[in-house]
Amino acid sequence: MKISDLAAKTGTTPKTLRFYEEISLLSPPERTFSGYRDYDENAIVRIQFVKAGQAIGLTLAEIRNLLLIRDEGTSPCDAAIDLLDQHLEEVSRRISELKNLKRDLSDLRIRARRLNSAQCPPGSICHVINPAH
Amino acid sequence: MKISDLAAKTGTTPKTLRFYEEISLLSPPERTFSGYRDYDENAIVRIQFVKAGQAIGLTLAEIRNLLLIRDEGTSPCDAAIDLLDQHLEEVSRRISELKNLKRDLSDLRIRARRLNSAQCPPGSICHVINPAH
DNA sequence: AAAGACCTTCCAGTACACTGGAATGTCAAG
DNA sequence: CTTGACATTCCAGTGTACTGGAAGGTCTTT
Repeated sequence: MKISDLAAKTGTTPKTLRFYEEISLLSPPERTFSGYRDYDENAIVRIQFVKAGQAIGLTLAEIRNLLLIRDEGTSPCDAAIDLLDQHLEEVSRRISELKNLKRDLSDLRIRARRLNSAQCPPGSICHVINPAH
Repeated sequence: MKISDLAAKTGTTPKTLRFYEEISLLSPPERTFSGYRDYDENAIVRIQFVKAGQAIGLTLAEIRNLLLIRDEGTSPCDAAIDLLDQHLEEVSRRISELKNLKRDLSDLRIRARRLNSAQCPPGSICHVINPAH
């Protein structure tokens, strides 16, 4: 299978596949006599795994670690569970940060309705955003 | 006021202040005879404004635009309100994305409890993350 | 044999907000 | 007069996941 066939089958691009190889997400495939990459079916599973990992917010580095464990012959499931827990915590924290931010933005937006922008003193630069002044 | 005095008064660093000047967030200050930057009180307000903007999730580019409007003599409040609205929408969207992600992560985590990692088939790389296989 | 669609490598850039470090100059205190 | 803490400029790197483009080689079809 040539690189653009693999790309088509997995919904990615040749550029991305070469990049994945460069960062050791994909092992270097066989080459044809003329030097073209020649992939087997394994590569498809591997890329689908990469995509599954990305879909749940894993970084390529984290995915690479899991693949490395698998390549060493062990199941990466325990490591994957740790990642799941880490990311759950991280995502929860991020959600509450964003909720706080949303509250702040809403408060400013509500205040802004009561302010007249023509009366904004230059010394505060913008009384909508810099309400302390 | 020398650069590290301003940095101390605003909770930032000389490096950052030079960087802000470079990207036109701060106008180039006076210089002493020996070439040192010499800031006035205005700079403090400006940096506080930058920090207020960052605190509500504005990018430095957005903040620069507001400062530019103020420097042209008009109040940037109307532009600020637009930004507030944009960011509110963006943050809301992001929160619901993250909630979906959190649900997916939780689902995988729950499934993982029922799976035996010793029984993970190499062909799926990791059945915790790649449940389709 | 020539066109066009592939393939290869390598270098560089994207966005974001800094941060580190080298080489050099200046200023106040002891 | 030397030490140490500042200051200056300039270049380069951080992390993330690609993407663009140049210069060249290969394969298939006409």
